[in-house]
Amino acid sequence: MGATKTHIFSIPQNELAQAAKVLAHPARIAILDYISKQENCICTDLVDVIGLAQPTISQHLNEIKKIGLLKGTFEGKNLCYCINKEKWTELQFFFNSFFSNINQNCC
Amino acid sequence: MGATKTHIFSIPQNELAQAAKVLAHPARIAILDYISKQENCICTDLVDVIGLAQPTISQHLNEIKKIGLLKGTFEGKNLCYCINKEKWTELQFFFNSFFSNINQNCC
DNA sequence: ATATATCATCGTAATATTGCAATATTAAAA
DNA sequence: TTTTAATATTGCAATATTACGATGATATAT
Repeated sequence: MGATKTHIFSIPQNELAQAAKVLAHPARIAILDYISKQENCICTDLVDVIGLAQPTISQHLNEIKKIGLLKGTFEGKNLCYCINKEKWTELQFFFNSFFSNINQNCC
Repeated sequence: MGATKTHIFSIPQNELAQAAKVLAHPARIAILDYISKQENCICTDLVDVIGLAQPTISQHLNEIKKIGLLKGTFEGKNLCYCINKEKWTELQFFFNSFFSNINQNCC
């Protein structure tokens, strides 16, 4: 008990839920908001911008990275990354498909 | 510690995160998938369709109701509800705006 | 009125998420 | 090589979520 019963749902359902989970925290929305509005790659200063402790930001960034929404170099002292536009567009498409799939006029 | 620091983020950021949270579980995606594909209102049988216990479905439905994604009659033996198309479209617009807001070519 | 069917609520166990202090790692600078 | 600056990892406490059995409420059917 307690854990999500992933296996009883379809792959697309799980994938969309997974993507939504990444967006399901205001810090991650704020991070994505900020990065996507930059002209160039992001190198540091997210901690100041967002206002959470460095380990917390690091964790949130990791969640975003895990689904492939960021690309760049993730090694060394100064990271340098930005939005992975391909994945970004893919997610946009997934969400839009989900919302477009409506077929009723009732109640 | 432990609780999301809602107050340090903007209203739109919190609202989008809140909406995403509702979509962040495959059961709720499955429920919305199912309801949105019906021709008419839904009256019962979600428990069989999804495959989770009745109280669990009830909880998930409640999460969906809380952000206004369902409308209909929620009293009596046989409920009768369907997607709230206005809210549905609004969310579609919110997500789409978020994803459209991208401004970079780098890395 | 009583039984039945259906959904909601309560209580609780299991698991996941959030947040941060402390510490480790890493690469460039001095 | 030793600092230094920046990010990652670890460990843990607080909180939230998920799931379901038991029970309660409600409306229809008998």
